[in-house]
Amino acid sequence: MQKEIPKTFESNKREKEIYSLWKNSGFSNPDTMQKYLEEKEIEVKTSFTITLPPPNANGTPHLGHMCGYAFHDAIGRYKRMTGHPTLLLPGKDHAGIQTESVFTKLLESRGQNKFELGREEFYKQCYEFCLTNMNNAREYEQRIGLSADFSREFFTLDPRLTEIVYSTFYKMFEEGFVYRDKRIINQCPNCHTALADIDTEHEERRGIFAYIVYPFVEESDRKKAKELFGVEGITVATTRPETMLGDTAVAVNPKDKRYSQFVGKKVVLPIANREIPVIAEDTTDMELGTGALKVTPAHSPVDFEIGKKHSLPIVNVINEEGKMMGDIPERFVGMGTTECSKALCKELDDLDLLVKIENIKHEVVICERCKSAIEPIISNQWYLNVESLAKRALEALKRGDVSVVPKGQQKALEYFYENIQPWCISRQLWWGQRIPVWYSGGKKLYDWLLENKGKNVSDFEKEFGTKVFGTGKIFLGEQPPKSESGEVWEQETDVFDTWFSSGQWPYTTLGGSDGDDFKKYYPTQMMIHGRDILFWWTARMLMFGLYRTDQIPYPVVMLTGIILAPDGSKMSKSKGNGVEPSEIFDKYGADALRLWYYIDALPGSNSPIREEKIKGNRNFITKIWNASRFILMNIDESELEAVSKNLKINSERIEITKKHVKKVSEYIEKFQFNLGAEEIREFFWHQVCDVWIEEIKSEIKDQPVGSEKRIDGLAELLCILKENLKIMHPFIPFVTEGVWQELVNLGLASGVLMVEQLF
RNA sequence: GGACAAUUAGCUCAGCUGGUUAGAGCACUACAUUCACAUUGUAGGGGUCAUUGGUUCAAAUCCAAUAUUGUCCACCA
Repeated sequence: MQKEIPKTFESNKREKEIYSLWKNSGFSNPDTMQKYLEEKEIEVKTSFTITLPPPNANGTPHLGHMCGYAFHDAIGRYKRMTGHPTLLLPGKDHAGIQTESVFTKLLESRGQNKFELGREEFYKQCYEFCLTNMNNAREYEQRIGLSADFSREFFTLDPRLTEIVYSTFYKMFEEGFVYRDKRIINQCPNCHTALADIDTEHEERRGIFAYIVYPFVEESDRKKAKELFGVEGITVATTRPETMLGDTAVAVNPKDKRYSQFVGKKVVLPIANREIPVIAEDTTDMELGTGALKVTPAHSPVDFEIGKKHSLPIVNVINEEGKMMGDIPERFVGMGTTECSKALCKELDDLDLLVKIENIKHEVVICERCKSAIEPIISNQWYLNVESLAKRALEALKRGDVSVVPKGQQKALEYFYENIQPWCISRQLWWGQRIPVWYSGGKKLYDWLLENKGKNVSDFEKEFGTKVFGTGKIFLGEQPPKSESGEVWEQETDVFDTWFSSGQWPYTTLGGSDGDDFKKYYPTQMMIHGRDILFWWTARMLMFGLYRTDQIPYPVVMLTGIILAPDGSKMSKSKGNGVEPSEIFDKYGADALRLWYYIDALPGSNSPIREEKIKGNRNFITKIWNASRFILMNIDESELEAVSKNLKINSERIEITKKHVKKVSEYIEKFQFNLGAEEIREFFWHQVCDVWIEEIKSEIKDQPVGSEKRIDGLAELLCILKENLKIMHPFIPFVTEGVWQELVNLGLASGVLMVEQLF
């Protein structure tokens, strides 16, 4: 009997020690790993790289984040154990709008607001806020056992990374992919920024459907209308009465017999008292409402298109904050949209122009982050024309250069590429990478000149009655160019959409195409992330990767399952049904949680977290520990040397073990982690423990200490144990390394299990 | 409105390119055991593999339709 070994694997205590052991070994660094292989004269295979998905730096990691890492780590460890210098490159994401929103709320709770702080101070404080979260996140990553190379960790706002992001922007501008444009955008009145289409959601909400009469200008038309419709005008139906102040036409379907005689006639826009035409537009739905559509090009994407087609004027009546403004009666200026809607309905009713109001449910576009209703407004923004980039990515997908697991999601991605629209990449935020552009004479001038082709600076001065100091040109760079003779350069205030930088993650973190790491470790080998960000992230990474490096950044993207609350609903902070990762770690240990992920959180599945199952896995961890303990305790001190020298590897049991290792390896190679995890569990528990240990136990029971039979039996067991520890290690690294180190203490093994090579 | 996926034991799911009595974990039942095992072992119960057709010597597995559920996409005022 050797020294006492605890009866269970004390995960809380041991996991930290073991992680430090790995950290100190340096083998998470692929360069160190390579040296090790060379020294040991093990064939060095191709490098294996994954740039890990960076968690948002604005909060605490949850079980879903952990899940992806469990998979990354398993494959990474397996690769390391099969001769590949392996780089798991970690990072953290500044998560633009989301972090700005979280931090702004935090400021508000302290009775501050961002404008008081000013841009620079806000940025500084937000950075500090993120630092805390990042340290926290890193702790969790290490707790799940992630064998990442933290010496290479990146933050998406790291200047080294930003430099590459900027160079992409410059290149795209020169090549005409990036441009400024004035069009209708999704404005979030709460976040005070423009959003890309993809950053919005649809939700059914209750609303009103108001029927409003727009009287005809001509007396004769009024008469005809009175006869036909019972009112002296054309009745339109709308869910947003407040936008009527910006109406510039009424559209009817040319096939609609009710209205055909009125096409080309004019109606008076009530309250605003403007005359607007009735136009024929074949996209107008005759069945909906009254079949007559009020057209507000400035505040509805559909109407914007109609307006373009019919060259209608654009009248802005709602500003960036969702307040009424512009060329409207004074009493409405500054009102919120709902307030204005009510006020208008009241006035219309008094004028007898409000036919009725129906209460309806309809789809509303909302902000993905704060769930506020989106305000479509006309605005100047930076756009990225992604059409040709998407085409290239789509071709790569179709050729099979890159594939998505599960397969069904690949089709969704293809569809996304096929229907892609220009991407609005500017955000009116402070938290992010400031778009590196300078405007000579001001941004307003630049936009005005773009809009008014053929006009020049003096036309602008005449129009606005101001003097301009500049040429209306722009300059791309982080610092303004030298001013000549009083020229004033105005810096762009907008920042990039967060996905513009995270979309470049795989090569920016490797130092860009000139980086040493890039040359060694790009393209990467795979990507694993949640289904929810497929279009935001992988879609962009493929496009950027092909654009900047002419290579796909990784050939496989695997989407993890979604972890649900115990009752099967989505975990959410607001519902308070989330499960804290630390709770699970404390109770059952990282290995038990990992096993559960491999088996239950498969691509395409939705798994409610089940403590009983994690507990079952914990029992398996205990089983491994005790089986090992039993073997070790059976080796008498006087037998240690003999056993360690007598590792015979020719027995039926060893042959079966070899086959087992091969089988599990194949599962891992095919990303069938569930089958792999089940296999190691089944084999170790029911083959090694229940059968072999029992057999050998009785074989050596009556043998004297030091006898050949004992030594042979124990040596065989030890050999089986070691090979099993190795193949189990990618899945459950802590307990296997823990046992390994016990072996090391007794002189029965050496080094760290993490870099032991599989059969 | 469109796309995609799922539908297998009480629960969560495996079951790859079709082949004898359909599997795992957890839960459940009985017995054994404190032998390394904050337990474990042995044995067991439980499924007409959503429905209906079709292909086939043979289908949970392939095809079609139907139903239900879920996810995503979508400008219907």
